[in-house]
Amino acid sequence: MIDPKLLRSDLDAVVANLSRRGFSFDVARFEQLESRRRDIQVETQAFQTERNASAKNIGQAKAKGEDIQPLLDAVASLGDKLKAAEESLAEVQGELESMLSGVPNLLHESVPAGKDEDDNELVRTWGEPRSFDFNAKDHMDLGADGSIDPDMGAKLTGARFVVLNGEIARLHRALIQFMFDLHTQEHGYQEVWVPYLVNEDSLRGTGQLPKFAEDLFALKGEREFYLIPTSEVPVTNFARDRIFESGELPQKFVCHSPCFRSEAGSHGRDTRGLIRQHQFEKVEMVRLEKASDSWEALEELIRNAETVLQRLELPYRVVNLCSGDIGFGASKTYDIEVWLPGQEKYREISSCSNMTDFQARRMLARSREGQSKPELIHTLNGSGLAVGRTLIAVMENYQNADGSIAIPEALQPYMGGLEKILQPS
RNA sequence: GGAGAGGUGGCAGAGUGGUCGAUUGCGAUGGUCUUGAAAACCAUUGAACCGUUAAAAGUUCCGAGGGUUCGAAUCCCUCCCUCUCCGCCA
Repeated sequence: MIDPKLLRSDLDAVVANLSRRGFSFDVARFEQLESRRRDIQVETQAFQTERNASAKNIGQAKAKGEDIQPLLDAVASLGDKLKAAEESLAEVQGELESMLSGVPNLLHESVPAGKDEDDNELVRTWGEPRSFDFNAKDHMDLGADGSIDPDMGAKLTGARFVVLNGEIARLHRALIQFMFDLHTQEHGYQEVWVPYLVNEDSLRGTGQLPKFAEDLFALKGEREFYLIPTSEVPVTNFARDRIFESGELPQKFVCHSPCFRSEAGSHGRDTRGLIRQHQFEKVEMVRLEKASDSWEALEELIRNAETVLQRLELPYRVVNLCSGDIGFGASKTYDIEVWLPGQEKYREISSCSNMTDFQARRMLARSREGQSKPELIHTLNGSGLAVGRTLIAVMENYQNADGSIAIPEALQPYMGGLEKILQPS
């Protein structure tokens, strides 16, 4: 949620910023709601003041043994008036709330203008796409021996689910361990393990609800739990309803979890292979930062994610998402796109965002220096990396003409020293 | 699943339906004293909203949501969470 005070004090700037996303803010409706809110709130509080005062008087009169009936008569109608006022206040506040919760975050000035992913700004590239002296296969062909089994996934569950077997399943697991060790031992992140089911409050805190409910898997039954779409949700919500004292920030977490996404609205896209699954693994970095430190933290975060690919010697590029492509809650996002020989394309493998105070405001996550007033913190998150897509990248970039796959040096310790897998028998 | 006990400010822990946003202790911050520190003493010390140049004043919040009442931390209902014992279980 953006700062409602900013909407009152500097509406034009907010509207201009939002229009860069192509979001048109209904100024007339907002101002109408806001002025109604103010009138009703003043009225309600006046009634409350009156109620408090009269209740106090009655109490004192009663204590002295006086006749309180006249006092009771005097406030007879107050209750109904107050109740009506409180109800309409709740109503107008609810309308404002739902209006504001649909407003995306303000963009950082460095976010390039643009309509879609074609307008993203290239920040840097690393490594050279390898040239093959044979026809490079994609990961599905490489795993066609049953290592990657979409039919079994479909049988067990449905479309966009998959079973991994043998050495490929092990490689998948090795990637997770490798990423964890890198981020904890070299980048200073604290390893955490979290629930994969969360409540509504947590999803509200990070912004998936109320607007993006259709992207989530929800549990049936008496409890309203949701499967997490990313461990950003539980980990960032550590900060919900908290005030961090000076010295407690920054906090840097790394977490691995399965991620569950309904992929509503992406029918027909990336139907082949592991690119877009309903269930995938992700190693996620989450940072809780003082507001003044968050932009520097974003640069470090993206470098931390890039290091994974550098160690795996996978070519990639970094792009600065344009105003039309950036996510709802982010103020600025860098994507890392890894080279996939099977598609001869760079494909997203990590997304690192500074959410500024957007999530913190919803969560009431604050920090305090000494005795000063609490201020909202900034939250950041970035994949480090999406494991399934990293698996694809390793398979496709390290493939040999005979269909076997070399293991990147950095991963060999995690593969029991194996240098090659899927060797033809 | 069964039985019981609880959820109050950073922490601990009081609170007969009425001067209770809440006694007290600890902690923290400032001050007195001291060469300095400790101790002692004094003072300050929750958050959100609204509002203001800044204040003040005002409203709300005692797990959450409803209800009763002129008035609710206190009474009633529903839900959530924690703890103890029993049962079952990875």
